Amino acid sequence: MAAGVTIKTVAQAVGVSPSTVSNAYNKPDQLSAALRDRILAKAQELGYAGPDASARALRSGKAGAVGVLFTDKLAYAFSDPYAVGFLAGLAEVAEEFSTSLLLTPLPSSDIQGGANAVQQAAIDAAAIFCVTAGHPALDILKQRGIPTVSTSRSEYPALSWVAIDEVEAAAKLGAHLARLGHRDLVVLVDNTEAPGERPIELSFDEVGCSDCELRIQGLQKSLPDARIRLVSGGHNAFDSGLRAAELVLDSQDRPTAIVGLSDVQALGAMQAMKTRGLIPGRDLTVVGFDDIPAAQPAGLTTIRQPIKDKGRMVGRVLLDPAFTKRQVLLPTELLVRSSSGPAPRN
Amino acid sequence: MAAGVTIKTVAQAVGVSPSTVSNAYNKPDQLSAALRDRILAKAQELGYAGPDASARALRSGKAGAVGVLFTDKLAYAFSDPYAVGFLAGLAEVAEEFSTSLLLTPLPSSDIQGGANAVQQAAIDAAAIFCVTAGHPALDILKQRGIPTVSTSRSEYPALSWVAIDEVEAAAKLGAHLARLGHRDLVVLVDNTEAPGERPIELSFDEVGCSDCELRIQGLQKSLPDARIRLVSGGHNAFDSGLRAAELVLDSQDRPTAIVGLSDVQALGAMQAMKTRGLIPGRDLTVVGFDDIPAAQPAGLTTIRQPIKDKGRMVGRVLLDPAFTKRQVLLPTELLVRSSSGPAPRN
DNA sequence: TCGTTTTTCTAGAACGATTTAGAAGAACGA
DNA sequence: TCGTTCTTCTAAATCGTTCTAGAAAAACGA
Repeated sequence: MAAGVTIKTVAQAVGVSPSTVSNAYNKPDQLSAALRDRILAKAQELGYAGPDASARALRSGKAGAVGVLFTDKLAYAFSDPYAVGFLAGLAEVAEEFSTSLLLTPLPSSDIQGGANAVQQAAIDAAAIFCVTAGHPALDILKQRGIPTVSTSRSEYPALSWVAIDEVEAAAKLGAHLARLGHRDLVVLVDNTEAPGERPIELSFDEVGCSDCELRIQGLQKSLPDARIRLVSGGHNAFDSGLRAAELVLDSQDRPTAIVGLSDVQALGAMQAMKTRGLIPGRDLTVVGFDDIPAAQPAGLTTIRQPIKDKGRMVGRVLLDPAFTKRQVLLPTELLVRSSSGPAPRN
Repeated sequence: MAAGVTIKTVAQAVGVSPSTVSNAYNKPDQLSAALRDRILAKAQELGYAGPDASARALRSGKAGAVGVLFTDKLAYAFSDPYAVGFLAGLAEVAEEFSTSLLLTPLPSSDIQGGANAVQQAAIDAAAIFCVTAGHPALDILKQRGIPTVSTSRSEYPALSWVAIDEVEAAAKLGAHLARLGHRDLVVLVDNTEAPGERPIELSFDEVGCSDCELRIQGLQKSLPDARIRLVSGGHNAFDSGLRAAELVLDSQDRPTAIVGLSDVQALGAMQAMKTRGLIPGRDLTVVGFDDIPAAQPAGLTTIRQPIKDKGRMVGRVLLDPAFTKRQVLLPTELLVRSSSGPAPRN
């Protein structure tokens, strides 16, 4: 708690120059071991807690942190195991570089506030996790000259990104459904705009997130003659999927397949079927996207994308000392499980 | 991308002093609107991105971030909806104070590394989420004079904390089981030490986390004549609970009730029962702890603690300008659902 | 022994802002 | 008209480091 103890105080107490104390902490081979021990002992005695983080950051130009920019409230961001997996991968690499992660939520209700947060953030680099294109925070990062990597290819084509081919991936899923004879789908879309107490049906141009748009395009491409409806139960979460599926299942006009644009939503849909005594893959087909850990035990057919690797790769690209623009496309894979089956003949 | 543009550059270009430029950003009412506009326009023109975060932090003594210290890898930390809920609450308050969250994992394998990370972190305050007592990072925080709040009462009794009465809460759960006639329990414990490919049985003094110890004490207190065994499937996660429960269910010596020390583990146990055709509450009782969102739809009997409020309260205590030691005890509540039922008579 | 290299340490200038105290001029009340 | 109060702006100090260049002393090679 000894306040006001700086590198200078210690230097004076030991009788050396501030630079030497600094070296004692940062470049141990620049001074004799004996002196170093003496300095460290004195520092301990005076209650000096080591070089101040902000001062060091200012002088050395390294903040020792990378920012992670999220759309909307943190709560929703983390409710998806996909986000957690990504973050885990990123954190792994960050740890290697002894760098921390600065979470910076960009509330959609307060654009200016989000921009300010980014402005004030002491970071060396930034990962854009799920930010709508054109957010002013992006301009600020650019102005500040902060290396930035997005997890989405479409939103910021000019930026560095680590992403998947959303259209191709969704097309694989669509082709699978096509082979099974499905021609009538409902797609569960997450929709930040509608707080979504009640699920709503969307038109194509009401879909907010451009990755979602791409996935829908992929489905359309591989199912050109199908009827595709879009329904949203709100934020990307289990409950939204549940609610949206309830609406669909209880309507007069059931599709033969439900496509969750994320696994959590698809799992919610499976839950809705379960409580209605419907068996996924037999009575109705449900498929998802991402292959989160819970997908396999649930028997959910889905598109696997290497989530953790995505995080790791973003970390590598960001923390690579020789940062340059890089664009990495990761592979995806269709995983067929029990939740998808042939469309009923009628 | 215009590098090297500082407040000074802008000041010179406009023909005012650096202080005025600073005021243009921070204290708009300290200068005429006309001049302010002129400064901001020139800044834009020169590609000045606004006051540098590190410099501002140094001079003003405010980093604009609170640290969140986690034991172990981030991945495990986030795999529990309990952690996510806490973080969401904390983030909500942080947002109010336009403060970011700096995630600082403290790898158990690299104590020194964790300590360094805390040393280097530019933070105004710190929340200790789940850190074993005596970690050197704590001493560093103390030395740096950084306000610190723990989410556990037991680990750092001298610190500020926002917590629940673990013993009392667990005793409520135990009393419920006692009323139902259970006298033979298995407790699922998370155990960071054992990487836990295979579940293992633990003795009481092998339990690492002191909150777990308290919960076990609470159970013992309310079930003085019961047999209580401890089993761990590894880290605190669904899969660990699943694996540990599999071991228990497939053994010759089944208990009448399984207590998950967290809901995720209890849900894993329910999954293990399901695949064996056993019905929770009828064939075997399963109870949990925390009341995460998934507990209710699963019908899991559990102890509710106000997770999000915990996060919010920690945030309030930390970001309150007049920080003093404060110790807040939050209420808990027993929620009886379908997963608990009477012990079979034999 | 003498020049050269290596080791060990230091002085002083950044880093990029904010803050305090105060100056110059405009507006005000009587 | 004169003293007083605002308003608007500035000079200079300061925050706590790290870095560059170089000095002094020690070790080295021949």
